[in-house]
Amino acid sequence: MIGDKLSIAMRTTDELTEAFRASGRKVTAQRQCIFRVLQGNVNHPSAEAVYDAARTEVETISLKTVYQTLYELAEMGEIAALDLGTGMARFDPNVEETHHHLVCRSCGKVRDLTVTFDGLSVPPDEVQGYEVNGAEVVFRGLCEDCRLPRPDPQHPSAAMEPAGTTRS
Amino acid sequence: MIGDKLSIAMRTTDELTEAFRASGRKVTAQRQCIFRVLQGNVNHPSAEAVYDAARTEVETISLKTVYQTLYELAEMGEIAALDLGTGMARFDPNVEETHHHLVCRSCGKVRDLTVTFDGLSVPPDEVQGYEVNGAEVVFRGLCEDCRLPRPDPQHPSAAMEPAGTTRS
DNA sequence: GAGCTTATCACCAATCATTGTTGTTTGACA
DNA sequence: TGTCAAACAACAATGATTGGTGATAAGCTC
Ligand SMILES: [Mn+2]
Ligand SMILES: [Mn+2]
Ligand SMILES: [Zn+2]
Ligand SMILES: [Zn+2]
Repeated sequence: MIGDKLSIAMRTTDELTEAFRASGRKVTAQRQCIFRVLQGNVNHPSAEAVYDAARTEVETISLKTVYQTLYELAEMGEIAALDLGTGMARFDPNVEETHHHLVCRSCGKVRDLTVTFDGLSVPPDEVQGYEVNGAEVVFRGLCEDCRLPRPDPQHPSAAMEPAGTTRS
Repeated sequence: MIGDKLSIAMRTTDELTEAFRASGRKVTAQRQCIFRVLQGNVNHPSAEAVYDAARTEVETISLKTVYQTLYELAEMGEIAALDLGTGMARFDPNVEETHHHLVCRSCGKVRDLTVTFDGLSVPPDEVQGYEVNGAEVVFRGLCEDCRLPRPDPQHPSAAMEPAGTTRS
């Protein structure tokens, strides 16, 4: 039950393992650890955030390995690498469900918006020879934590809460 | 070269000069040069691109000064600093006309889309405590130059192209 | 216009996310 | 088990951007 809905649109670690082997890649403990960190993760973690989570399991894993594996997963189409203007790439294991994002200007938290916007295309007279592949909508604002009237908050730290703990 | 329509929605260098003075800032030859580079500039230049253009007039201007001035203009609301995922901030002197962007995945060229999309808002049940301020739509694709299989020798356009025409 | 104050300047070093290098280790397959 | 390229950890380097710092010059008084 935990993570059932969250992982609806993403491969399991076993499937990723198999996909890696099938494409001639080697499956290491480090990579499997990264798969587990990503599975059902709805926080759009940065490479550093994945690194921190992975290190609690595999203490010696290097940040380079994390970057390598994340971008390999992105090349394979198993995750998406997003640039949402927060200063670091964010990684999204949900690639099966086209969706958009709501980004907190203050702490960088990212929320999924599973909405389809109609009429989201480039007007023909504006195309001017471009071959358009896709559109991303990014909503910006302040999250509940960063919005509070009390300017008390320390650095809200886009931390990685364990997937599935927050019920919605 | 600089047309009426291009500068329709941006301040003149004289207006920027006045705005700087009025806010207690000093107006230097370097800053005025940057104002001129920006005026009517529809290329969404990076700081480096502004730097290169400015240096043809003021050879000794420093890149730091360019960054400083650009972000001061952005703070004053006279230009916009955009992160469009091209690896560098892009600066847009058009701040009066809300519009969206079409970005070339290959060369990073940015084209304005002066379209208003209806229904571009966060569904109430998805807001979840966020205070939403705005939405940006970024279309991605390939521009005419980057799309052609055969290289067209007739478009130097030395503005924002990736340097280093790799031959041999 | 001369002097004063302080913003701005050019130059240089540092930061931060990310990528390159290298020599060693390890997974996959025979 | 041996072979060997792939992957690893450690570390150096990159590229965009930002932080000092002493010198310069804008915008004031007088
Ligand atoms: Mn997402
Ligand atoms: Mn624009
Ligand atoms: Zn926030
Ligand atoms: Zn292009």
